[in-house]
Amino acid sequence: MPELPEVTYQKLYIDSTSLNKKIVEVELGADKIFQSPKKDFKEKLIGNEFIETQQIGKYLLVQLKQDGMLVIHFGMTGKMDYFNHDEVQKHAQLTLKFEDGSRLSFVCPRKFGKLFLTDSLEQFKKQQNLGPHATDIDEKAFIDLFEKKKGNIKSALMDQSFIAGLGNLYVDEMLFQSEIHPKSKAENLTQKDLSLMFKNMVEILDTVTKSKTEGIKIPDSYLRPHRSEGEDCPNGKGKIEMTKIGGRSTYFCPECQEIK
DNA sequence: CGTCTTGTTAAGGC
DNA sequence: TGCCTTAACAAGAC
Repeated sequence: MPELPEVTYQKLYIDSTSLNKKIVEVELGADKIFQSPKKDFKEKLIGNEFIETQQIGKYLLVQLKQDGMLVIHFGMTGKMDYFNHDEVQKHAQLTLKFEDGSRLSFVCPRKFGKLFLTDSLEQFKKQQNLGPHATDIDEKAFIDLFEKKKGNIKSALMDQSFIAGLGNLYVDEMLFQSEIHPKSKAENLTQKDLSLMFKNMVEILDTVTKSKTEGIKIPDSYLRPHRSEGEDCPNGKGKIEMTKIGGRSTYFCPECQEIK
């Protein structure tokens, strides 16, 4: 559940199930998940409550009533599970039992997720060297980011210290909709290219978030439903190709997307 | 069997 | 030095 829209969905999920409930039990999973000593998590969480949630990039920060924050990073396969029965999911890495008997698990089969304790959003942002949250900046701020950026555009957009929240799927989507080849050099993009990328980014993140939260289908004009080698490009011009950039599978249409 | 996957990071090449 | 690539982590889908 990893890129910005999916984390937003998890944020709303916690907001609608788990705020303002006293935590009475804490169960912890695999050591590698925990970025502070496990006993600190137990001590901090027990008797505490979730007050509100905040998001920066792919990180979800949960404000605790009695001081400090719990930070969740979902890795590739992490998600929250709120339930009222007795079967805790197999790969639960953190399970909280609330006073009313309900429970909340952080489930993470591949164990790429992480849990942190921190004092404030600002401190955490600095500590993790995170760029601005993708949907918090305006067009000018987005364009300004590129002033000193070099290298291929896909890697730039994936760089969380450059801009936080974009990942493999929606970077491919942004570049597809902007008709920019993923191997284009960041320094070769014009103001017009950057402006178009920004508008598409905002539109895509909004649409995908709504698809998660309101069940709206992702438009067929998006790359997303055709993101597979040899598929017809939704623009009807070419066939989707795959290449590797930064070790990640990168899908694009060679007819639509121009190398700059 | 093998290959693929929404993320991040270390290590090494050029 | 900066940019880029691979491999590693680990589980499950196909």
